[in-house]
Amino acid sequence: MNRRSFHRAPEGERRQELIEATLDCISEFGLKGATVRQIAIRAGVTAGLVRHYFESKDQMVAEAYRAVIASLTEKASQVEGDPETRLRDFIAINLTEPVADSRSISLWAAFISQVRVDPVLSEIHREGYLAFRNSLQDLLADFLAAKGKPADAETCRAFAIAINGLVDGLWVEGCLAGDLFREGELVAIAMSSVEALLGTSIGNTKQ
Amino acid sequence: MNRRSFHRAPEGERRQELIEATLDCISEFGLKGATVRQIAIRAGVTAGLVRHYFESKDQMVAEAYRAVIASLTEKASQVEGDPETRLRDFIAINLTEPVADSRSISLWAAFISQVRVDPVLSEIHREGYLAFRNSLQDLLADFLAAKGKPADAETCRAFAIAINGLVDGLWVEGCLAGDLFREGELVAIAMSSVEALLGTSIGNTKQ
DNA sequence: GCAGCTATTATTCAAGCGTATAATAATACG
DNA sequence: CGTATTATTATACGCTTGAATAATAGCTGC
Repeated sequence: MNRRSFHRAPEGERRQELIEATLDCISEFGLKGATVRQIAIRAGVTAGLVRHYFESKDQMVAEAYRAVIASLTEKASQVEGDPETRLRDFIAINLTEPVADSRSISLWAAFISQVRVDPVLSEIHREGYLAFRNSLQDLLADFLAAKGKPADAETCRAFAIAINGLVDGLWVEGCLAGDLFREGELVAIAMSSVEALLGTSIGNTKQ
Repeated sequence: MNRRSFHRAPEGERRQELIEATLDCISEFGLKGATVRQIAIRAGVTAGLVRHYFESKDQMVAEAYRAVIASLTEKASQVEGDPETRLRDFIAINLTEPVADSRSISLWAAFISQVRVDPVLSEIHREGYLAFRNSLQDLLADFLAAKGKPADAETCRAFAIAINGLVDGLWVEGCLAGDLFREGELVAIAMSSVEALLGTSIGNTKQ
């Protein structure tokens, strides 16, 4: 009776593989289908290894949630260029792949549904949401200032809430039923909606 | 050793109690915490009874999802009065309790996270979403016509997508972190945003 | 090339899961 | 008031779960 041969991976790498496998399983089978054994199979290891890298399954799931938030926010936060370009890119990035796809929203929803249940996840969520909205608010402040429009904190706050809501809402719609929209339709609707909200052109959408 | 005494409930009533208990458990403990035993405790019966009313736990959960969608859509669909009033009420209803609260979004998210996994839930979701957006689109058509604005199908479709996204997004924000907003702030932002989008006043927000 | 360290596998365990079945209490009806 | 019906309880079963433990294979440094 001989054992499987295996590869000894460096710590960071294996941890990341396990987290990625966790997310794969959650998006495919749901939170309750993401068992330690399924996750291990997906990662190509045995179940026991999970506990070698994480104190518990719950801790691993929490770290996986951090990874999800990071992937949802990092792309949008590293926009560059003049304020107008950054605003356009911010909108486009959030409403096209890879941010907008069915896997993303499955993960997002799975964790959101646990926010009320698990205080740890709740805290992770709040941090991520505030960081996201604040970066949008800063972006809007730059944009309005560049356009010579009033950009006091209260105005920016209201615009940030509205535009964040709009983009999030369209993101959800697109993720859940992308086939109900034409190619580029959501981005186009978002662009013209933001223009209407701000009362300003945000430039050509280079279609 | 004598048994518990119990009350024989009429069929419809008990079914509804079980569905309500299912939703309570999902919102409090998440989908994986909503076990047959927990649900039975919440409903004040024993676990075996579930299978007397439903073919399986999965079937009960699916019916519970139908109930969630109904509760999220019915209030908004029965607005009355002139188009302007209906549009205002539609927005306000969706962004105040009982539609906008943390229990609602927990339930919504729990099911959304399963839409990819379970084709039955997927079908229930799509029906509900389309009905919701179509009723908004009809409402907008009436409103624009009353205002003497162009109300062709394509325009209404784009407005319906945008406003549906805006309201949904604000609903999510408010449900998840209501304490980050002032009383009535989300509704006020939604009202003025919709005015900006449509380029029309929608009347006083009676504050 | 061997000794020691540890990442990994293999196995086991108790608890909890959804479900099936049998006993029984509550009601309806003649 | 007695009897049939069935909604409900009680109990048991097989399976899966997250976790603990022991054995071992793969590296690293000497």
